[in-house]
Amino acid sequence: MKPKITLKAIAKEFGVSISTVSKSLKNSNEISLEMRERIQAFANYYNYRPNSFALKLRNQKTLVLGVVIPEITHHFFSKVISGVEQAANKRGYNVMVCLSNESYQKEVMNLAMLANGSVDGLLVSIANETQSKGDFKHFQELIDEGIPFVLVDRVEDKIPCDKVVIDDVKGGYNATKHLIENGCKRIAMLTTPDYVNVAYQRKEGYEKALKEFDLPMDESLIFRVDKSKDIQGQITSFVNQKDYPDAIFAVNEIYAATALKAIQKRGLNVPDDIAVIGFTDGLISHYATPAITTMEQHGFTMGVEGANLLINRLESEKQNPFETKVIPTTLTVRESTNRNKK
Amino acid sequence: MKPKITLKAIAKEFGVSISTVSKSLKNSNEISLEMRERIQAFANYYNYRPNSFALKLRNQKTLVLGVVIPEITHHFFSKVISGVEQAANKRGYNVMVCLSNESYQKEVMNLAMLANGSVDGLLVSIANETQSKGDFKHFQELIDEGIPFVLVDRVEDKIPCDKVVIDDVKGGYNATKHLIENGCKRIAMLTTPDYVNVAYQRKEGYEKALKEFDLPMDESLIFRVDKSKDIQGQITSFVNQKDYPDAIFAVNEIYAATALKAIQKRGLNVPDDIAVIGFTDGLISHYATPAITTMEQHGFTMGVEGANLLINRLESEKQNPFETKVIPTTLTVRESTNRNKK
DNA sequence: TATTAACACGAAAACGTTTTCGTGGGTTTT
DNA sequence: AAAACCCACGAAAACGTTTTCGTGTTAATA
Repeated sequence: MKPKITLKAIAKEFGVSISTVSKSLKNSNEISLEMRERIQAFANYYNYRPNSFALKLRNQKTLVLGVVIPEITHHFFSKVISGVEQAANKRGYNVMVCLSNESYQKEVMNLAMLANGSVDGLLVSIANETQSKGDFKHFQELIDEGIPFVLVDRVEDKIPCDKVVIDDVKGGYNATKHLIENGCKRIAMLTTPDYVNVAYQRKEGYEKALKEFDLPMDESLIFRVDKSKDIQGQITSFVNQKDYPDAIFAVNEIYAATALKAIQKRGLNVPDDIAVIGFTDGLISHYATPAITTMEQHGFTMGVEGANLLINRLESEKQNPFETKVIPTTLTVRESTNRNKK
Repeated sequence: MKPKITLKAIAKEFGVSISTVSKSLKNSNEISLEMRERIQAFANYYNYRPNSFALKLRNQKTLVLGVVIPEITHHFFSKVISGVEQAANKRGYNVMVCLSNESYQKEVMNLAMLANGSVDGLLVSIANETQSKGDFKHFQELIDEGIPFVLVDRVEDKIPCDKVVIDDVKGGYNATKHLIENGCKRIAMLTTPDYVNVAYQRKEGYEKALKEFDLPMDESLIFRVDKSKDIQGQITSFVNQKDYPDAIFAVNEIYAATALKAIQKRGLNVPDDIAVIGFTDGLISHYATPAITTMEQHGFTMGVEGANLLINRLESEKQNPFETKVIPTTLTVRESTNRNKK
């Protein structure tokens, strides 16, 4: 095992000073060509790499981006990371990932940890628990310490920073409109509690579409899933109600797929009895039978845009005003809404 | 914005030396109680946190684990990361994620990058391209530099290090056996080229089961998907062959789900005409219709075990012999193999 | 020949810690 | 009153870089 070699060691080897070695390796013409070549050859042979912490300490830059997301096993978030990683690499940065597991506590700890100089800036998607608590002082700390960050997808209006969001209102509107245009009249919505702001906004879009097409707004058709309880059970009993809807707009892929299964179990047909549409960036919808129509979220793009927003800020000397990038959702029509139109 | 405060700044404020401040903050009784309390209060007020790079430079430890995986958007790998992250956090480590995107080049660069002192050790799952090239000298570099690492799932026998694998032979055997016990006689295997060693081993298990139950081994029933071409097309034409098999054992979830769709499109019934079983740690199988029976891979557990193996080595002064942890697969029976037995 | 310029290199500071080893003044022991 | 000891703190080295600013030697110029 070759021990890690340092400038000091090389200097000793050649009987020169550390400065000379450093300059030689940077090919500075302050050093004679001969010496440069000898030192470079030696360094190369011993596979010299500057110690990254010494560099970071000196440069006061880490070239690392921190990412704090609720859960990596959600396909959407893994897409986001993937995008962040690609964009970051392209610009010479690396990525450090921390998971909050939707916990306020862990989010606070992660931010504090990463803010201690470990990263130059971070990308955060807020945990559910944090949103429901409405407590964002850990972000204020970041601001106080002057660490730039970008909120991605799960954002909060009150926090002044760059943001990347999808147009959830429009997405909800388009999803609902698509169902209406396929002949649905009693459209149910399968959602999460309102404090999750993306869900709230999708509902706004839903309501907007209903209004536009003169359909009544029926609160009993809105079902809010309680994540802490048996999700499948709740959705099943919602689907099994006597006076069932003719369409279900689910706020995520799991709810859509779960509803689909419940509908089939009841013996009803999708899409003819009940059409189903989901909101997602995942694969389940594609492989379900029938395949589920979705509003695509483009997590990868969000990651890319977020990373670029962050790096731009890091590398700009000016204090630019905060931006909010809106990534459009796109409709992918599959079998679950493909009714025989009359 | 509070500027970041350092020991030096505090020292200046109190007119004492840096040493005194450092010791006060560590509550060393070398310093008078009064001074300690004053300094601690001040540091606390200004939210002092030691610069992590100064610490890392001094301690020659980063408390960071590097993870290099082929793709984060595969549910299995995101589970692995999730496990690594949990175990690492529990023991005071953080996680840095890099993606190889199955590319040899990127894997080499990631390893080199992380090895430059950025991390204490790493967990790697080898890229497909690397496996097919059979070129592992970048791992030798890690060994030469004395950086501990653990191979997870996609391992290579020739590399001496700790490993976490599933028993793919046994998994393949059990999957096949399950099909046989459900009355299947002509069992096809949907796999990847043999250089992916997990696939190779699953095939070994498959063959072992066939032999044990006196079923003939028919090479024409083994279809190797070429990832670089149209996957769906290849699988569809395999399924559409005239003399179709009565079961398909797919080496991953996507192939299983794709086969399922192709079978249904052909108008055949799953499981009665063709039973389907997959190898996975994903959700697609659960939400497919019919739900697909799988051999579960337990990525989370693999991540946890990998991280612990690595940290144990990092924190042990002895040079322990390398370990290989084998994580058992478990069979989850769903509808796709649930035939009416005779 | 005296001045200047070019060359090739070294010393030292700086980044922010921790820790070992002083050291000066006061207090206790003989 | 001399010797020993404590207390409370400081100086400095060490981790590994980069970079600015010398400085001594040689070569070119006036």
